[in-house]
Amino acid sequence: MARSGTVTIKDVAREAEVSVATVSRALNGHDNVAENVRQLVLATAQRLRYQPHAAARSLSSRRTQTIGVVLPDLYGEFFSELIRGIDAVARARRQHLLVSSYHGHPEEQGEALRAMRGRVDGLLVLSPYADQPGFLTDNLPAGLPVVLVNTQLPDSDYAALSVDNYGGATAMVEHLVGAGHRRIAFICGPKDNFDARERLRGYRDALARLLPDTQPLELPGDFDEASGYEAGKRIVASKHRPDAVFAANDMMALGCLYAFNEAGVRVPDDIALAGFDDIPLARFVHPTLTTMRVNIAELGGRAMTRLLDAVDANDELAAPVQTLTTELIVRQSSERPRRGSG
Amino acid sequence: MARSGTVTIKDVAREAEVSVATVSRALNGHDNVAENVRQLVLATAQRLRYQPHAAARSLSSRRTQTIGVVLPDLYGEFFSELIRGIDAVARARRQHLLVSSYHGHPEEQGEALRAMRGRVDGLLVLSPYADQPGFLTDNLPAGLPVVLVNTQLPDSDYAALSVDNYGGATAMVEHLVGAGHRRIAFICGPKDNFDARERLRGYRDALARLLPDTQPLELPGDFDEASGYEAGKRIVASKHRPDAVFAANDMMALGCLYAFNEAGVRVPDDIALAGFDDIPLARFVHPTLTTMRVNIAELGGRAMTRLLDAVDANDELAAPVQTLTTELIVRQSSERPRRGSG
DNA sequence: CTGAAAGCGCTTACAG
DNA sequence: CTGAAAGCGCTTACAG
Repeated sequence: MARSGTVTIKDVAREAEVSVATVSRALNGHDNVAENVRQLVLATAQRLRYQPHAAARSLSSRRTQTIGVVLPDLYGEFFSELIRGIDAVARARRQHLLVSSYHGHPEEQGEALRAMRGRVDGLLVLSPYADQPGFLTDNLPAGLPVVLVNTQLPDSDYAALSVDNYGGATAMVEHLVGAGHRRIAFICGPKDNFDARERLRGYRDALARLLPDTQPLELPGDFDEASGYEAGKRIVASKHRPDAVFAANDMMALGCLYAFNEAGVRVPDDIALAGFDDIPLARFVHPTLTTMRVNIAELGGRAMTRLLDAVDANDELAAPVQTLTTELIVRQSSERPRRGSG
Repeated sequence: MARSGTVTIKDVAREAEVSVATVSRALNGHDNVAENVRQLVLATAQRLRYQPHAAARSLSSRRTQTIGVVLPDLYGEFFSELIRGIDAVARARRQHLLVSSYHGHPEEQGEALRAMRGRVDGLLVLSPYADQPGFLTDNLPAGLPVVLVNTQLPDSDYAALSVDNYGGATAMVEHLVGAGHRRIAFICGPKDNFDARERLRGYRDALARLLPDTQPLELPGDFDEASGYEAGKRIVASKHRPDAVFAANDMMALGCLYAFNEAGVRVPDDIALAGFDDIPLARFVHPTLTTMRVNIAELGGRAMTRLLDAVDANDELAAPVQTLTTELIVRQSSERPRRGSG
């Protein structure tokens, strides 16, 4: 009757001459099974190579042992690190990971979220782009614990864990000002990206506070290397050149660096340069890049831990937004310039 | 009766005043439903925000719309790229992705494979380290289509897709010899890693063929940067220094480069250097690194496509091992040296 | 075109 | 400590 090769709990029960209920109890470690019976069941299961069918188990137990991760993309350092942190915790707590990328398409994101019903016990959601109000509420399966990662939601009732982009950006400006720079340009990230907006806000606030006589000097960018390169070319060509450039992320800082190299503008001698993220490349370029380290793996790990704790406790997740601090990494690109003057 | 917030197919049936069978048919696009009934069901489902329960659906339909990916790790460029290629195909074909890393622990790998029963429709498996004979057969859920990715199995009956490491390594040696190098050292990868062994084999064979009078010059390594650095220091200290170094992967080539830089050995003027993989860093270091590009995303995408085709066709996967060719990328680190002699 | 019913493979009160 | 039975939420022959 059973399809060849597929052995079910019934087969084990028949072989061990007990009921399926007893097999289930024995295999799940319940204590209301006689020890000799348990041994027999375990041995039989092993002999038949029985493996419980996950869908069946999920359906009746209402647990999937799986966490869903819905994110914009799987490409690149950031997501790789994030997944790594999530994975470490998942393994330690014996959870599976269902990943789903939506590549910036809100419809796909909504679909991905809805499709999680019956697949996962909880959800980690990244939505770095501005969301329609009610988007999550509309699409999240009811009753599924969620932790938002690096995702800003107005008036949200969701638990969230985010990088302290604002604090990191102000700290970077403080560092540059401390190194003697007075004209600090900023290369922005995408306008609809929350991380980018927070970093810009930090730049502006710190600048207004530390150098109240200076005008902010902002160049457009989109987090990609190419946009940093463009910004770099514009800076090189500008008449009143800044003495420091703070890029909203490392990739743009690198693009900017190429533009400087091309133009023979020396870093840090002619101009200081700083990024944000501390991608591995930052230590390898010449000069090495000053940046603000974001421990992405820790971000993922902490979010996962918080989510699993809620799942295990069958608890409501408290709403507060927790924050992950960043760390200033000073490298060659912002070394105090050997100036003629000042 | 139903837990608050969770709406099932029964609720939709009741609201639409049809049977659950009809709701199921309408929602799944079967054609044996009157058009007006279908409309009513669809509207009702939407109004109630009904979302099918994946586990229940899987249990009765025997389809999960999910592919499992079991790999040694989720860390780093290789897996990031691989997953990216897999994900692109998964999205296009509306499949979910269940990822599982086993971090080199065979027991965990076996567990991960077994736990896939009832969770996935097919499996992509990476096992770059030498496996016990029968390991996969022992642990793979019966009847689940599998494609092995970059995994060598003796006498395997599984479909597989692998990088042509051997061909890539011979091509690299040909390039170095063509550039005039006569004493070419090789930094090995881990002894139990199949990619590494194939690259070593390619190095040896090409050397024997092109420079039959030369002895191979092999240094130990483990694919990590640090081991490349150690090898580089040994090369610098050696009395009869090679004129080219071929590292079994880029990370070791970079480590080697640091050792050379430290010692004041210039690349490519004093010694040529080449790696394997074409990681992003290879374009960014100075000098830029000659390497053998492996299109990892394509590897993942092709494996996924092959697997899904088999799942869709309900087909047995044919066993042949397919191969992905590599591409020689010549950069500064192997430019023809400006020698005094020769 | 539609519904009642069986069944997917488990878990878990309920009785004993 | 154990088993019979209900139930998880679907899909799908089977009848009509």
